[in-house]
Order: sequence, then structure tokens, then C-alpha cells
Amino acid sequence: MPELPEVETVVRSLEQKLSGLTITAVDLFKPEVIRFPKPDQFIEQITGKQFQKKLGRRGKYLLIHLSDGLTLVIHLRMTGRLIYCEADLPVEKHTHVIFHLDNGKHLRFADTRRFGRLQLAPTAEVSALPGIRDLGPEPLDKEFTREFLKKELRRRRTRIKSLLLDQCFVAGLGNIYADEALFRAKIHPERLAPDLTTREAAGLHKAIIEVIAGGIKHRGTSFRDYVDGEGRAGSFQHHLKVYNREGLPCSHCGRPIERIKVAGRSSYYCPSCQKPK
DNA sequence: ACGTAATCCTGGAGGC
DNA sequence: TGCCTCCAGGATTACG
Repeated sequence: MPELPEVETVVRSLEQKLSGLTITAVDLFKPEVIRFPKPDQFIEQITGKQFQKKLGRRGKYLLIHLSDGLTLVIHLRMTGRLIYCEADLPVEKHTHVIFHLDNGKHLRFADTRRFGRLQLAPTAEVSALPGIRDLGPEPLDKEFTREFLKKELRRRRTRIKSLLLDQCFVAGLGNIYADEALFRAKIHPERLAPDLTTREAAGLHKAIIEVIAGGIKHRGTSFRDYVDGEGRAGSFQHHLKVYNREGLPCSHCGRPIERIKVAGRSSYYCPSCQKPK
């Protein structure tokens, strides 16, 4: 599932490939994946546009900056893939959009579960878009401080796992990195946010930064569908301590990892290292 | 204002 | 082997 490290890896893998290329045509097989504007308008507006030198990212949103002050905003959700490839590569199942490029290659959007969305917006208005407007700080930015985290924990009466998944709290964490951060901080997912001690908050702050940085360093977690912009898998799945490891021994104490539901989401944790308190 | 639950969608897993 | 049911999961919406 593309979370911050996966989206960042896609950005980095596509940036140098797309820079300076122009979109010559668009095949739109599934119009419903376009969030805005209407499909025919989308095609009309994006055709002929040139990719800028830099791509961007905000939380889990991929920002593809184009000429004439336009930005293509993409959210991959669960199974979305954005692949730069040769035009003669067989079109994989669930390919919903193909951008034809002026070097003869393709940029393809494929998404098995069709949750992902593409949206075209003026670059200047991207930060005000619904979904982006209310995002919390980037976990690797300096504004995501220990003090900020502690203050938010006190303000929000909810379970810590739910809070970590709330993009308005901090942007980019999903189920995998949230569970991994909680394990590294030795905090049970059902603990109430305001109940965390200052020491625990500091540990969680450090753990969030470490797992996100680790995910980026290993080019993302290829648990099932995820690959980068060139179709390559990441390797952070080899460094996961709890996620998808139900019944397997904890790397720290050897006790079996357990799975519970928190706010409707699977949560993997070590019952020994992460006490409910 | 806040929090939780249903919703979308398909492939894979598990039951029998 | 095959059919059926269930489930994963991010963000939006709908509801309490």
C-alpha cells in the first residue's frame, strides 16, 4: 500500500525520466478515476503539456507539475501504480489511463481496486485542495517537532493508532508504518493519545521519523502490489517487525505477534513489548 | 466539534 | 477442484 515512503520513491524514480517530456495523447479507459475536471476536459487540458523538472509530494499525494501552471495530483490509495515504460510493453490488466509521451514512451496509471484518483488543478491552488488543505506536517519536516506531537496527543481524545492514521495529525503514515512506529516506541495501539507520557511521546516522535526514513531508504515496502515508477519492488518488507507478522516471533522478545482491530483496521503488535497499561 | 461506521473494489484466502 | 463467503484498506460521507 503506497504510504509516504512508497510515494516518495515513485517521485524520485519518475522525476529524471519525465523531466522535459510532453504529453502528446491520452487514453482514458476508466473515466471514473478522474476526480476533476470532467474526463473530456481533463484530456483536453493535459494534452500538449510538458513535465517540469521537479515532481512533488504532499503526504501520500503525488504532484506532477506541468507547463502552464498546471499540476496533475494523483493519489494511489491501495493498489495504484504509476509506471513509465516502453510503448510496446503489454498493457497490464486494470490499466485505466495511458499518457503518450513525445519520446515514444508511456506513463501508465493502473489500479486493481480502482480507489486511486487523478486530478488536474492549477499549481497555485494545489495546497488548498480538499484532502491536501487539512494535512498535518510532513514527518520529516522540521515543523514536526516533539513538542507538536505532545501537544496534539493531549488535544485528541482517541486511540493512538487512530491518530497515527489521521492525515490531519501527521501526513503520510498508513497502516504499515503506523504499526511499525508503535512497535519501535513500545506503545500499545489501543492506548489513548492523551495518556501517553512525555517520554513515550518523545519515543514515538523518534520512531515515526525512523520508520519513514527507513522506508524511503529501502525504496518502500513491496508487500503485495507496490512497485516504483519503473516497476521495481522496494525492500522495506524485510525490515518489518510486526506488520503482517501475526503468530511470528517478536524480534525483541520472541513472543508471537498478535493482531487486533482498532478503528476497523488491522493492528499488529507484540503483546509483551507493547503493554496496554 | 468530535468520533465512529459504512462505502467503494477486486484478488486472494479459507471453508467445505 | 470449485464454489462461496469474507476480508484487506485510504479517504470520503453519513451518522451519532
